[in-house]
Amino acid sequence: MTFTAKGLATRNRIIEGAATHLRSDEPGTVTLDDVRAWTGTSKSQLFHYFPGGKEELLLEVARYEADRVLEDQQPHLAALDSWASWDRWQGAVIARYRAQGARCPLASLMSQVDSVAGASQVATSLLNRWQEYVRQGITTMQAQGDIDPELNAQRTAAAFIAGIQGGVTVLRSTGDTAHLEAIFDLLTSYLRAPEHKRAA
Amino acid sequence: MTFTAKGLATRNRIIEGAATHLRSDEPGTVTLDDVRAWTGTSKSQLFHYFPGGKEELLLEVARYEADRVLEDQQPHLAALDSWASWDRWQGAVIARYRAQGARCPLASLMSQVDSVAGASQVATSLLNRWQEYVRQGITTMQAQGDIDPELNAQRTAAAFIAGIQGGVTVLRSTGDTAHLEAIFDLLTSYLRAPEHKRAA
DNA sequence: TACAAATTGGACTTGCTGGTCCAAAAATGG
DNA sequence: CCATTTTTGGACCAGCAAGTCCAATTTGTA
Repeated sequence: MTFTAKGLATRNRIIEGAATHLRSDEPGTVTLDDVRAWTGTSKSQLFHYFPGGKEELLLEVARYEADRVLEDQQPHLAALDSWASWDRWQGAVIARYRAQGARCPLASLMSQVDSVAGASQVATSLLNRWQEYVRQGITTMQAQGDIDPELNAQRTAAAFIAGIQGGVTVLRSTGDTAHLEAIFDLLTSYLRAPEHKRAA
Repeated sequence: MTFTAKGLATRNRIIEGAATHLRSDEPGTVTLDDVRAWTGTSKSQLFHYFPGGKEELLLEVARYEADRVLEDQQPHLAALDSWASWDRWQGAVIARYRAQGARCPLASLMSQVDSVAGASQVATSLLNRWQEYVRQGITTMQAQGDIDPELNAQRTAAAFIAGIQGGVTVLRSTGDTAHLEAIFDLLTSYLRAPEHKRAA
């Protein structure tokens, strides 16, 4: 159970190697033998470093990918303090998913992990962290007088997350970023509007 | 290849039975033996009515479920011609997904169908039909002077679809409809705003 | 009734895949 | 240099699930 430096290196090689190939190949059916081939390891190594078997391994890969999702949006996401920075962030998100195309490594992964608890926890954690960045950005802009202070930052940030998520989901089916761009434009346009009265 | 009335009845029984159970149970791993048990059929019947095997069967179930998604939103979706009707529609959507909880039968199905072409076609078709209803609703409201005629109906409808889709996706992870409600409120609020200038 | 076409039952095959196990090789540390 | 622990290789096992096949039964039709 205690790993040496060499052991940890192997473990990481497995996670990163699996992630890389899962990103490019069709992840519909990943087998442990696939992972073995990709990472040049043996069956015993797989179970040595991931006693929980396939499920634990895929969960680790999911965690790894979830972190990448946020990293790819930095440094923009952490400093949404001007309209220009919001634009750069939007550009980065759309560029990322356009490059990724119809493949969403994380979504594919999630569908394969049965450990409902673990999988949904990874997803929820990612969404929460993501949303918190956006909420922080909205609050900052409100403090600067750029956004109507009446706006519910928390709820609007939630809408952003849902919108982006939906744009990506549609992208996965259609291979087109049009929906993602449409919702993103609408959301930022909403933010810039001077008033946010909710009609009755 | 030619089916009699009895044959068609059996075929439908298989599709509907599978759909029903897929909606309630965990659809992570559906086997043909499961379907057999649910529908009281034999292996030969499954392959008799779905020569393409499991994949064809699941694709038919997916089509069936896709139709239900739209049906569940009627009659509201087809007559978005007043703010009251938009509210009723929103209520119906949220009620549907709240009742469904974290389970999205369609999404689960899609993840199991490898026939990428067929699966994404079912999804894309659903999204297109859905979006067209919304676009029609926006256009109608514009004609009545309730929505700014400058608004791009097509693009805004696309944003609606993405937003709803994202709310549902988040719901699947968190089990909470908060995001869906947040984005839906934001979208309708956007529609009701008198002006839709896009800031530069 | 008789014949053809369809429907149905279910045993059987086949291949794959997660997981186990043991022994060998390499580190580690005193 | 020896003992102990970690790391690695890969053969092997067991179960499952998709798909095949043939025969029995029912249905439709003349």
